[in-house]
Amino acid sequence: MAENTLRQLDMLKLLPRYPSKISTTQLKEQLEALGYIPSMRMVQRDLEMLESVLPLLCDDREKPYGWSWHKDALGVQPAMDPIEALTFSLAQQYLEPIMPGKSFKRIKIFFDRANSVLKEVKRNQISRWRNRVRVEPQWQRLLPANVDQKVESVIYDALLRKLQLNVRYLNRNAKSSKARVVNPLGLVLRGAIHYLICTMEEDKENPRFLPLHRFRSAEWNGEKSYEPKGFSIDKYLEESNLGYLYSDKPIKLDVIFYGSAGFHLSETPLSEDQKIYEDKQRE
Amino acid sequence: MAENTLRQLDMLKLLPRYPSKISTTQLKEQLEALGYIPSMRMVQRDLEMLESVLPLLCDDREKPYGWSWHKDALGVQPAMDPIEALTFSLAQQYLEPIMPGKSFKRIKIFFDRANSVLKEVKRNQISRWRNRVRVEPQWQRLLPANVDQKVESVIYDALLRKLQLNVRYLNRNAKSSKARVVNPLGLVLRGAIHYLICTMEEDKENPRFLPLHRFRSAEWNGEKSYEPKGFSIDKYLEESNLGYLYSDKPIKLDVIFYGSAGFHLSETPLSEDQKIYEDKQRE
DNA sequence: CGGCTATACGTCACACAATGTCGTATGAAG
DNA sequence: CTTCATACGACATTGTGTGACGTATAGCCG
Repeated sequence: MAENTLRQLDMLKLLPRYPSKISTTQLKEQLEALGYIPSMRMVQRDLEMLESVLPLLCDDREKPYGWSWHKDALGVQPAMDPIEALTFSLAQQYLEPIMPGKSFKRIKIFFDRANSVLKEVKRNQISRWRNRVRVEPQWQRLLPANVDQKVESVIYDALLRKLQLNVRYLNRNAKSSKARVVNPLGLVLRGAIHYLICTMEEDKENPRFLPLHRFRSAEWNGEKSYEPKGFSIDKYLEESNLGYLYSDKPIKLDVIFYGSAGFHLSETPLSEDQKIYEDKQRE
Repeated sequence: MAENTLRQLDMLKLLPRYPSKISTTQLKEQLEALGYIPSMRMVQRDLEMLESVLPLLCDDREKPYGWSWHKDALGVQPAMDPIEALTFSLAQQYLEPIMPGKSFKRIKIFFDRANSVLKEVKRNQISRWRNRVRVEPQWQRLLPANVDQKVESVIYDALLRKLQLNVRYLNRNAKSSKARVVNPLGLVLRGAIHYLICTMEEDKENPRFLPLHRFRSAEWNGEKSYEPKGFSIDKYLEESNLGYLYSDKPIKLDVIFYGSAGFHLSETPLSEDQKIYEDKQRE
């Protein structure tokens, strides 16, 4: 019973968000895969109907029309209670300063919803709460390094498609950039700096990490990227000092603090098995 | 036309996620506020029908039944394309290590969805991409301080409801905790440590910040919390050294680095107007 | 350009499903 | 115990979702 409602709900789940789109034909196929047997006409009718009540877009410039949700539509979601909204708002405060801006924009819509819920509950305890809790950055923030947009997108693309690149790279302390041939292997995002893991063509087996912002140019040279046998980005991170914080291997560390310089470690330990004792000898 | 579908969509938007619930009667009222004129019977029928096809819960232990979405239901969302899923997965990698675990759990479901999308696109370029990008913690992570669960929830509650508290607080370096009467004013989350901003009853006008984990006990003493006139948490953060990283006021900072110790600042500056020059005299 | 195919869309008739109404059952409240 | 509120079964009625068909339009190919 109520086949129509059910079918329409499933259609909504199949529609992508804006820059993407799905044609009526594809939609029909997908629905058939879900066990429906909708006529072409029915799919069209459903879409029209849903469009009239939900933020859907129809690209009717070419014939199999392309349907999608509006770019910042969230679909039909459970009502967000203030506590939940608060949690989201908190998450946003944590995330925004550390995530690359471009990426953050894509998920910002989810936080926007939380904020609009919070706005509505004016005169409520919750809004007081929000006004009393702050997320404080724990460390000084550095401004993101200046990465050439085009270089960045070429490198991302090369990583995705396993392409070899001709680049110009500026060595630290060097005055001018040098031409290089590199095989991209991976990308590590560490705070304000993003590193490309790659090998140089003249030293194919030894990956290194290079900050993206030191690349002056990058373009595909037509070759496929070479990858050392058995390369794993996690293994590399463990081995290189780039990943000393990342490794799963335990590090044995002895430190001597004078006075109470290390006091905070008694409250927020470095590890579960940390031990602290007084060093009488040295006092 | 299609009043039923439209109404049911709106009902779905009105239903909260699990721990919360909404009664059929409330639901009817809310729908009326939206311009529908549903009979009681109709509301019940719609809910039954939706329950049969969506993860809804019905609490029928007492008479106005309480309806809700299943605790980790996400409603009806636009299909997530792999790029979007990737962005979410990235956000998760950023967020998880720094956000309080309890809060993070609440929003984890959104990331779970992204991850399941990524899993499905096996054998695809996207999964390769995911396997090639890592978020690396920029600084050593400290374990969260051990905060008494009960103390924490009492303090949160007191903040929300403006209550004065009797607490036992352990001073730094002290052997045993002392009884205090505090007026909670705000909460600041800084990395692994969470601070309560409050005034002591014996010094009502001077707020201080105390790490939550040093509270041994806390309970409401029946009084309302006192708040200094014109208190603002942001102003306090600016003035106290708790918030030196938070203030909007510019800080003038001169630093001398030896060798290339400060080299990274040339690539990721502290501020937009940072200037670097060689100090010939000292070399 | 003409014919072919795929898709969109208007219309209409029919059947079934959504709805209003009523009666009864059940639990909560007073 | 009574009263009220809510849940739920049943049934008649109407409305609307659906299939079928025809037409219009755009893209594609020879």
